[in-house]
Amino acid sequence: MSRSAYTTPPDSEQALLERARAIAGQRFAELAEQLGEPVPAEQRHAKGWIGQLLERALGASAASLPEPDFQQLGVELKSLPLNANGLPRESTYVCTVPMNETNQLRWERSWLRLKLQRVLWIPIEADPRLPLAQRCIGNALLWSPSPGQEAMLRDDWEELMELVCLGRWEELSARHGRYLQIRPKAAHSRVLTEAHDSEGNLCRILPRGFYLRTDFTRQILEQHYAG
DNA sequence: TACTGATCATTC
DNA sequence: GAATGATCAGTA
Repeated sequence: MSRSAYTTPPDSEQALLERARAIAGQRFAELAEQLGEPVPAEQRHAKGWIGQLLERALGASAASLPEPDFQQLGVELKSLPLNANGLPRESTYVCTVPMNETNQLRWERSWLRLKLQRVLWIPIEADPRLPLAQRCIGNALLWSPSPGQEAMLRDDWEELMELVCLGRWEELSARHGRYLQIRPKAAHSRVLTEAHDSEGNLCRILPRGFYLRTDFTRQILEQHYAG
């Protein structure tokens, strides 16, 4: 069955899962052709290509907005690149680290928690030895954090946000956090955003983002495909 | 070889 | 410039 991109978002989780099931097992050459797009020769110059292709293929609505990808459903779409052993190959970007947001002080209202309330994970074959066009799309899984997973994320988030709120930028590195980490999130290392330092003075620092470590996303896969 | 810090494309 | 989508690549 061949078709083009959806122009309307799915109206239920069930409909979204059916769309995801329809592209599972396809290679990128096939999906890209259906959507009338060339497959980039080099992923180095097309880092977000897979995510954006999947958004179009499934009818996501909020590209490049600070909203869930499927606004009506409150579902976030995440591709999950897997190495040759079927394990996550990269950490997963979640959202930016708030620099001046006073409504971000509590876990319950945090962007991170909101983003991860409901996620459609799409595993992607990402063995670097395979050309991009030949890599396969996996079976999607719709996930919400278990109480245990939410507690793990909350512990890390609170530890990290303490450093953020105290303006201790020099101490903050990707080494903090068991499952969640903070890393640069910018076009390049000269990009600066406004923040406050540990003495409360305005300063300019590299923008940061929250990332899920592969240990965490591996657990999601194990939990789902165990049974 | 895994991990951290740096980087790339696109849209608004 | 800042948000989205991420992966690259040097080095520990």
